[in-house]
Amino acid sequence: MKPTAPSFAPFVPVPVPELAPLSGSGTVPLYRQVKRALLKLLESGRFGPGEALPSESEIAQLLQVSIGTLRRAVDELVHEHVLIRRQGKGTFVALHNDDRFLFQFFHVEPRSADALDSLTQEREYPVVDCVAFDKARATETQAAALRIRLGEPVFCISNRLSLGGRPVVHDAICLSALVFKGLTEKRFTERPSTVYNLYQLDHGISVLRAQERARAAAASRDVARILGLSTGVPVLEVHRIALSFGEKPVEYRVSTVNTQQHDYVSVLSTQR
Amino acid sequence: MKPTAPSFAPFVPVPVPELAPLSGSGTVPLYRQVKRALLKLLESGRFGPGEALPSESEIAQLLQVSIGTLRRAVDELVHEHVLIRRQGKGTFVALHNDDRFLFQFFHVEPRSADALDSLTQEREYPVVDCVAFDKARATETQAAALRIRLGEPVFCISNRLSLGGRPVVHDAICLSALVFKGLTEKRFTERPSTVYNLYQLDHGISVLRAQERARAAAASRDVARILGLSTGVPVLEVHRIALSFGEKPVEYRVSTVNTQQHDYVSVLSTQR
DNA sequence: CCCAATTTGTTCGTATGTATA
DNA sequence: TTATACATACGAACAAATTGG
Repeated sequence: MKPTAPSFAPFVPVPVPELAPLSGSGTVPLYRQVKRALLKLLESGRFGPGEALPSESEIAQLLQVSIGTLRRAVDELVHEHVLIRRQGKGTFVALHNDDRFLFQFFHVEPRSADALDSLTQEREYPVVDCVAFDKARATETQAAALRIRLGEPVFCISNRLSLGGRPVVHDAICLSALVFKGLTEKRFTERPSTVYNLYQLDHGISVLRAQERARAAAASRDVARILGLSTGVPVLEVHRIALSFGEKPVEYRVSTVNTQQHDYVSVLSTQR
Repeated sequence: MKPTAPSFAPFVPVPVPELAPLSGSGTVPLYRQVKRALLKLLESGRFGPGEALPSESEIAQLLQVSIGTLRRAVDELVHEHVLIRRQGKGTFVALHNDDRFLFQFFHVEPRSADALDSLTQEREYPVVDCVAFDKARATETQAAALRIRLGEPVFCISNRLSLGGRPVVHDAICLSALVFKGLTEKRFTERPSTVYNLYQLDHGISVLRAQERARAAAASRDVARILGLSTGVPVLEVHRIALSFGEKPVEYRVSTVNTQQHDYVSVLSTQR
């Protein structure tokens, strides 16, 4: 049931004080100002992942812009998967619980005969085993990646990912314990979907993009054991920093991939 | 000087028979049909890279759609960097001669202290030396990647890329000699800009996206020598297939990266 | 099953601003 | 200055999906 306005105030159906008429500079287009206002609203947490925003006509009225201008701003946010529109229902803060979003950040797949078929092929889900879940203090590298202070409390999680029944990837995940307050091993391992979906549901944190740096390395003793490899074998090492609203780093992850039978796949495009 | 219509035919300023009123199915939105019509027009080569399209109002009239609908279609193509709009001038087939496009497909940069600064940092241009330029017959792998027949003539080009005066990447590039008819070593090595710009200018081929598969490997003897490494050192091997209009593969490239001092960097996003 | 209200999706058109030649 | 072309902003009308009665 959608909350309806009381009869004595028929024109203020959903009070959203954050959405006040814009007082923009004039040089930047109105629809950009609207977009920034919406982003600020989302960054504030006033509407969490999965929640519905007021209707387009309502927001347009609150911001004192035309419906077309509002739609243009929302269009861009929908394109960036920050918002999701559903015809007949409304506009929602995007929930990244889709297959598409799993594979947005999981790029390992079997080496294939046809080099181009990853563009069309159905992909396999990795099976995840949690090898370790510890609370620790941030190292220099971790602190720099997460932009926190040296020694701040962090969760360090070690996962083994298998494809076709064989271990292929080792993930070392590092999270600020201050940001992910209340996270437990039980909750982490028993999550219903991906970790990024868990971040959204339990902590209201949306991962919007990530930076990755890949390099070849010789397998360390520890990782080699977890992946069933000999120490020193060439492996692919991927360092990822995941970013949320306002470019805030929220996760630092080092993935080590056994690329003897698998590849790390990405699709580049001239977009963006 | 823009060609103007003769006085006896004032309403047909630029004859473009490819742009006829649409006879779409009805279930797919009009602006998508317009987009496909424009893509087909570009795929046909009727307008080459850098050329101006008829004005928006003209195209809208030819296709019998409103200017707003046409703009929506063009918006998407501009987003995908297929077209470029310049206010006051016109709409042009995108020319990928920008820095941005170089780095769209060149992802190697020095390992940095601050893990996040590749998002803001200025990047260094690689210095390219052509090690070899040969005409050969397509191997099984090359033929599969380029979707041509085994043994068809191909150009095989070997490049060494240096950053900070030291060789870091080896590129083995394979092109169909039938598609890149008339390509010469001289023209290839003396190109004014990137190879993808050369493909556009000399052959009218726009690379719109690419698929890459990365893996760790032990450096081969040949590549190790070119990069100044010891044989067997772990290196990053990136297999790229570059695609043009209609998903046509036009280039197959194997890059080998010395990742001792450098990383292969990419930015993922929830977009697309 | 149908109807009505709500919400987004598509298409059209107009007016005005800004950059270019 | 003028004409052309794209950029922005507004709004109307109708279609399609959803929900609840």
